[in-house]
Amino acid sequence: MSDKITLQEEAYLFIKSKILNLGFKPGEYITDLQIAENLNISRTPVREAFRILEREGLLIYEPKRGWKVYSLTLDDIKEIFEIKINLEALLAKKAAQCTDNALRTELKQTITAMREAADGDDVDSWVNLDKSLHSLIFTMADNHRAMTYIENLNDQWNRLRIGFSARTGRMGRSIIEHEKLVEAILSGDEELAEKETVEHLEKVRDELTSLLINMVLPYARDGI
Amino acid sequence: MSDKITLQEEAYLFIKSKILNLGFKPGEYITDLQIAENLNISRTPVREAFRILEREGLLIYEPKRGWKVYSLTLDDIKEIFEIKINLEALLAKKAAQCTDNALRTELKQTITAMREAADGDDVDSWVNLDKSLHSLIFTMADNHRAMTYIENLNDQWNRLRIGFSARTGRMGRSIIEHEKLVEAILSGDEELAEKETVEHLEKVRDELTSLLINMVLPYARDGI
DNA sequence: TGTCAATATATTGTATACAGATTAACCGAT
DNA sequence: ATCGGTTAATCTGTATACAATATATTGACA
Repeated sequence: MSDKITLQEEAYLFIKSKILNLGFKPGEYITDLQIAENLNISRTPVREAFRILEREGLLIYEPKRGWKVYSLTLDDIKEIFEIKINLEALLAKKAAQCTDNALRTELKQTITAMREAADGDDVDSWVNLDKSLHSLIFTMADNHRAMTYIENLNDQWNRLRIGFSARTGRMGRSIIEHEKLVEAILSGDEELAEKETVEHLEKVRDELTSLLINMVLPYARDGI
Repeated sequence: MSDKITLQEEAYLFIKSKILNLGFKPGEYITDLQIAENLNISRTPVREAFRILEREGLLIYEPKRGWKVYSLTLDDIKEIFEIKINLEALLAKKAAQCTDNALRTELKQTITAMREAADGDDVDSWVNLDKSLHSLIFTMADNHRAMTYIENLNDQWNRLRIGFSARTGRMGRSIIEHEKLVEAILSGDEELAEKETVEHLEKVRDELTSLLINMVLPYARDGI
């Protein structure tokens, strides 16, 4: 009944969603007052939200200049994917050790549904199922902190996908990679699960990197 | 000349150091007013510090109850070391690829000094050199984000060492493990560097875990 | 003495106030 | 028009104010 959300949380969610959806662009400066007026609240909760977003790497405070939406460099992408690949590989390996039958069944069902979405070119379903699949794998891997780190890393770069239609064409190839990963996990083959994860994510990284180099960076005035 | 530190930073550093040194104990509740009065400042900067420390996993906010110093469970230790081992192994591997001669020389000098400190039973020097060594390896590994994650993970559990003298006796064995790691890095043997790191950290984890189970948890009323 | 309501106290979330510093706007002199 | 400098507008950091809620205290009554 009551939406017991604090104004601090509201500000946090508002700013975060703006940044992730490019409503606030990389390199753009924002002020607490601007957000506060926008949301019809005071500066106090906004400033607390700023601190959190700074810790998440989405905002950066430049002394004497103000709060800036963090803009990524190619080195950042390298760092982010290096960690992401390592952690996701770890979690894939651990998921392969999971014996919880309910989770294993759910995983099986999800990959089947993804196959259908891919065959039917249903991008929206695909995106949702993809989220479910990964959160399932994370649950099976049973390391909540690692999952949080990975989600945070994704928040840092995912907006790059919005600028151009990176999804186009990927779904078809991606389903095969996902199927191979799920198969490896369900068969309990840790090493294979790890390997599939690494290979998949390296492909994502490489595609992203070359797209950035060729199509985004040449036109990006305010960073990415 | 000017200590251009903001009161928010002062509060952050104060609370963090208190938590890390067990001045604020795990499970203890603290209020913004209490900190503010302690430092003779207002609540506003303290609240911002709270938000940051929450994101770092040192404080946790319990709705309707207040801010509590996070207290670890054995599962937390498991999670933390799983990630720590994974990331440090990655960095060791990358450090082994480093060709920067200045850094390599510094590494060599540091491990030599550590050997001397170990032989001379100079614990203070050892602790400092150990810090230098790891920060050197992190520099060689060239992934600043990963280093930050590792440091944050360490902040989460290191206070456990304070309660009991976990260092006792470890220095002698530890120097050998460190020497083997440095040798692997300098020889450029990625796989070995990774292996030494994992084995070393697994030992640390196991010692810590058994100490906790046997000597700390039985007497810990307010968590660890 | 134990229970419960009534009241006081503390604590949080949020708004507002205000000083210091920075940036932008203006304006007259060259 | 350009420069230097003065003033005005912003923005940040911090303090304080205040309402709502939760916790603790008190005390009257069974």
